[in-house]
Amino acid sequence: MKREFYERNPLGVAKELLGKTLVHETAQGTTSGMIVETEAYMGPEDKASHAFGNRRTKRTETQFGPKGHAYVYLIYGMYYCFNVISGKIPAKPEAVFFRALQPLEGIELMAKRRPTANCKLEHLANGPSKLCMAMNIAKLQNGADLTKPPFYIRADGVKVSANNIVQAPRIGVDYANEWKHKPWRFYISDNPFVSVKAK
DNA sequence: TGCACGATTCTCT
DNA sequence: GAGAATCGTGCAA
Repeated sequence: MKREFYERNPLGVAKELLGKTLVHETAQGTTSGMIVETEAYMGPEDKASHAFGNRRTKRTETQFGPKGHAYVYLIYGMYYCFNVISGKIPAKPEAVFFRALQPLEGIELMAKRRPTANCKLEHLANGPSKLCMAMNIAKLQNGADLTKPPFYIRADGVKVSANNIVQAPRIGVDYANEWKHKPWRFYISDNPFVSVKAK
């Protein structure tokens, strides 16, 4: 995907990323997966966002950088989470968070990186930190340009029609007061790789 | 300098 | 369904 794709409202970017393919070429081999679940984080006004109130620190610095780059951070001292910086120009620190992938290429390699998945395809990347482990996304990928290899997003995936997209509140942001109710999570309905389904 | 806590996952009950 | 693992970050002092 070209940079312009990301230079739009994150809600639209989050929705349109569904069905596209995330690819990571590493020395171990290439892994890829179809994006099946995303969330939008709407910058300074969004209490759930790390960039709430334009908080600009070493961690959030990449959110203030160019669109189409990766924002990777450490959570709970042991896991990573992955976002792509998005948003209209002039830029605000907004991003799209990746919650789940459907594994496509390099499934054996993913299984090796995800021993606790116990070779179950559905468990390889059905969570934000699980997909980072499966795709080998870590601190090194923070700030990487996702518009070109070796770490990038391709548009050759499945076309997802609007009536196959479910919109629901975001996960794990209870601390964000009224912002936690915003229906800014998107996923492909009836896809078995989605991490959490609305009831 | 100190300290509470997290855009989570896994194990055990 | 509860509790642990584990450490960089953010804010108070």
